[in-house]
Amino acid sequence: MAGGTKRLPRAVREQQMLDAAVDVFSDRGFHETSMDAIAAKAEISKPMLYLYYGSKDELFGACIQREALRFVEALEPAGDPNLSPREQLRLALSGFLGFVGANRKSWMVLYRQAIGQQAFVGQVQTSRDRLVDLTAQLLSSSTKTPGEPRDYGLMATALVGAGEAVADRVAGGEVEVDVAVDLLESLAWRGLSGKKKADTA
Amino acid sequence: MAGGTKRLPRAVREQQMLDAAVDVFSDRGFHETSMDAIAAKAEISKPMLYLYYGSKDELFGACIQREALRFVEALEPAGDPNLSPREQLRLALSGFLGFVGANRKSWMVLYRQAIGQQAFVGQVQTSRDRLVDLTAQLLSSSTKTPGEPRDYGLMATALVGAGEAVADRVAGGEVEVDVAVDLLESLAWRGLSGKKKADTA
Amino acid sequence: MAGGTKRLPRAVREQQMLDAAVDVFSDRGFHETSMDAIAAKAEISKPMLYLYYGSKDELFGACIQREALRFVEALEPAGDPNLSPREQLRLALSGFLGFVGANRKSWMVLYRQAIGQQAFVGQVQTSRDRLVDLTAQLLSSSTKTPGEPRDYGLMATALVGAGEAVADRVAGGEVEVDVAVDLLESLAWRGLSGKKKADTA
Amino acid sequence: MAGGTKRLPRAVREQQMLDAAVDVFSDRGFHETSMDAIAAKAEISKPMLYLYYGSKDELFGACIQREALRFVEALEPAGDPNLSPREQLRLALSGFLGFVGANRKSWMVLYRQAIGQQAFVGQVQTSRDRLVDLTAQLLSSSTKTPGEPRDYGLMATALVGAGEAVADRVAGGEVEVDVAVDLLESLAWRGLSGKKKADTA
DNA sequence: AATGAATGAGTTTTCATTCAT
DNA sequence: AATGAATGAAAACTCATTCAT
Repeated sequence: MAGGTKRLPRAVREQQMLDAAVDVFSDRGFHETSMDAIAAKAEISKPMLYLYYGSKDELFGACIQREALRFVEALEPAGDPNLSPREQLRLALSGFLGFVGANRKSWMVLYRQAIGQQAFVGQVQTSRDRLVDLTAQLLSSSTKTPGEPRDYGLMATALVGAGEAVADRVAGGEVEVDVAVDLLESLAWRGLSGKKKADTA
Repeated sequence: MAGGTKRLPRAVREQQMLDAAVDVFSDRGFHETSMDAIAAKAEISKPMLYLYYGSKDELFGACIQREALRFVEALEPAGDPNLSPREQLRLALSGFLGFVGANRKSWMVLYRQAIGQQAFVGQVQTSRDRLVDLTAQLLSSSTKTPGEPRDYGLMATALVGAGEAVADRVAGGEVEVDVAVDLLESLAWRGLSGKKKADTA
Repeated sequence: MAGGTKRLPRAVREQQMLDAAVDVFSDRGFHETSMDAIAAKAEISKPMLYLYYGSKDELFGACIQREALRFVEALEPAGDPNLSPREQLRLALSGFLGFVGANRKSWMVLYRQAIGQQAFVGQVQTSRDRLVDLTAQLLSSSTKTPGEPRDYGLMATALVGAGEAVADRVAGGEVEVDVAVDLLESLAWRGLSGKKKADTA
Repeated sequence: MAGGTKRLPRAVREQQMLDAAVDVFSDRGFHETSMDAIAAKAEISKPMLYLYYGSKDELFGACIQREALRFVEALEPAGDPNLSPREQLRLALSGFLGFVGANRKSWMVLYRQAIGQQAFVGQVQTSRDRLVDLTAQLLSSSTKTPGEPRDYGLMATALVGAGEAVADRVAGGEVEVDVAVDLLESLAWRGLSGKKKADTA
């Protein structure tokens, strides 16, 4: 009736399903979401979900994968080697937070849901690690004294954690992307002592 | 007969149940945990659980509450007004991370599980906000130039987020508490520029 | 309402469930039988079935086990070592066929259903083998010239097969138990040449 | 493109499908077999199956029919009226058991699967009855004293049952066709008393 | 002639939750 | 105070079957 029973090519249906899944998963959480609910949202039948994704777990996994990829894409501009570390960081921050601001559901699926599902911790960690590694590289290239990578790793973890916490506020609509970018940049370069600069701004 | 139907005072039973619940919840996750499993772990019957806690949700809520309280208690020493902000921060960090290191299950229930259960996000946010507020106060008292509280709020959020990310590594056994405390302290006071100093130490 | 929600001791419920299960399985076949149907027949809820028997397969297995045991019990009188082989055979035949005549459902579950369910072939074979072994022993003790047991084994298989085919007619109500016993006894001792005797009778 | 959408004449396709169906049915059993599996095995699409056979039940029915027919064909040589009853029986036995030995899947579909599917019991009984009738005729023509056909009927049932049980061992690869033929022939003509003779041979 | 796409209907199984004792 | 017995409700998953092309 509404929208209808059209025969869509595989690729299209796949996205349609993932869209619906991300939507419902982010709203209700992994376990509170039934396959029925996702099917209804996608306006298809449940067997289609199983035909395309095999199981609820695999479907959720596919959601994580796709959303994580989108995140990575949002960070790509920051990878330009012609930029200064400072510029790279700024691009990365605004890419990341901008994406979160524009795709709250993606964020919630990844950060709030996936993290708590034992079965997917690995997958999430992998994505997160990529982020941490990128940050660590950035840090490493911005400092004259190289230092061992391990130090940078933990520091990067901390920065990413800070970013995630702020992102959560951004996703909640409590904070503007710009403000958040400024703050994190400042924190990164100067720590609390940098506060004054922020005041000035 | 075998194993025993001890009549325990209410308070003891309550703790016994919460211990079991936290244990199983942290191991398997909220939804994967059945009331049966908790009852079995606590070595009592299921009706007892219901008698004391009414429902699975309420039981989980009680877990969150108790664990959050323990976190706050771990931070109390940092509240001594005779200490310098710097000392306060250090005490807070080592209190927090030390507790996480010693109580990984508590951490996992709160951070990994509760965060993902829509029904409990509020409760978690409340605890987290308390932490952020404490941090914000600390920041505020440590800076001559006061600045508006909002700025401190977001900065505190970021720091707490950094702390959580690092705490997660501590809980995973990948990082030593001491190292983590040093790193966060350094990040807080000097940002990345402080790195060199940390290396020297 | 009808029959009611009484609290029955475990052992009683177990039999009640098996009775219902054998009944429905024999009527509709293993796969056509839903756990719902069995629960309804037993006038209990489905979860009880699972609580007691774990799964549909295990429940079916328990049916087979119980019914096979009943068969063996029906054959016990034939085991009396004071009897002549001839008397033993006659007792065994009338025990077996008499039981089939009186318990058609047992027979159908074992012979018609279990045999076709890949997962239970083993269990059925085991029971059947016991029957074949008993028969082989009987044969062996009734012949002066011993001969190798293997020969008896196959012959016993054949006789049991003949017995099963006749039993199926008995279960179908097409043949009287007495007639069937006479025929098989005659076949066993004299083969077709013995026909004359039967004619005389 | 790859693999090919050959346009095959109807008759060929039909056999191709039945081959696949018998194969899978005998392997997995009627209910465990999905139309998908059969289509895959036959390397055609599911709609083709439905075009040719209408439904799973009809397809299974067609399998039974074809396999039963093949059994009957294997028995045809025994029908030669110039042969003595003894020779006829021997030919029938070796035809039957030989076929089972060479076509285990046919046997399993008919004996193990069809028998247990309520919906097909009738069809199986019909085939089996034909076999029993043939046997009864044979018996009748081999005895001087005619006797009522009923007696022969039950005796024939018993013999066929014995044959089936032995056939099952043959299908299982546990017994050689020749040995089985000898044993059944001996049983038929002499019953257990004939054993000695068999030993001598 | 042949099939990829799609689904209605049903099944097994699992829980949180509650009586009756 | 404590529990064995019992269930309503729902969720994941499968399959025979049919269109639209």
